[in-house]
Amino acid sequence: MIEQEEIVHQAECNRCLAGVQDAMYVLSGKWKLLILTALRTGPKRFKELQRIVKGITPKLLSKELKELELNEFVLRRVYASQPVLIEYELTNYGTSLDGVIQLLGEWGLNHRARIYSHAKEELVTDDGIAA
Amino acid sequence: MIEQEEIVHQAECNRCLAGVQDAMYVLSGKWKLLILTALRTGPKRFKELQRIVKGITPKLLSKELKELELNEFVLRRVYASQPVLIEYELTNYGTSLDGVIQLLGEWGLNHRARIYSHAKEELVTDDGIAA
DNA sequence: CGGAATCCCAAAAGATACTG
DNA sequence: CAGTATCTTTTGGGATTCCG
Repeated sequence: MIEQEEIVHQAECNRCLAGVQDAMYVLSGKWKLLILTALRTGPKRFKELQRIVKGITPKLLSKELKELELNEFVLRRVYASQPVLIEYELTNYGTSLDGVIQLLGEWGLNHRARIYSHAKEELVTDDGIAA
Repeated sequence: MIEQEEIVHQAECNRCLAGVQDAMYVLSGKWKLLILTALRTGPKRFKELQRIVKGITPKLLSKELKELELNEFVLRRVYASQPVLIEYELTNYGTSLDGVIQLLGEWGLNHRARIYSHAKEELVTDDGIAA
């Protein structure tokens, strides 16, 4: 590789580093991406989200939803029925994360599969017993 | 959309949710992705990484690198020179995250641009609430 | 139902200093 | 250079209770 190319490559990766940093700033914590993922199938109510995103407490869910609202990823919609119905849905901008989520999800599934196959190998080679 | 399609869509999104969860499990914390991003330009030494990934303390960098090693994303290579030279590099498997990192980085840059332009707008048109 | 308020703990992360 | 060690602070997050 000639030096010019190397320099360009470095510069582009610096941009990428900054970009990753920016992205992680708004997506920090272990819940936000999961909530956004859950909302990809359509609007959801508070309790629904709590069920889908297993393990999250109402306090955290509330907090995360507020932050997602502030960043304009999520819209909180209030219907004046009795009793009041509240739904959270992805904004248009929120869907701009679709590609990232999709790709990350696929990578995660592959990773899990890889872990499993490694675990099996160890089971076999260690004591000759397979599951 | 007919119901069959809807069911399929739901199922696929559940898989995606699980995938995202798996991915976040190994990429948790705010440093791992940055370190991996930094290593995309080639092997780096400890101090180099500390300089590139701004703000990380040696303690954290050390800890994160160990975890990345355990997950086989990163290889720690020791050269028996004087003094000993140590370099960290992406494994083959580590590069499997390239797509994700690239996409996330691009999204982050766009997001930052969006934030900036919004800030400007507010400065200019300091009127009511936006939709 | 859709949260808010409070209390509390453990883990994460920062600062600083030190070592081979 | 390549980390450890130690200490302190901050944050994340669980449990529980309560409110409209």
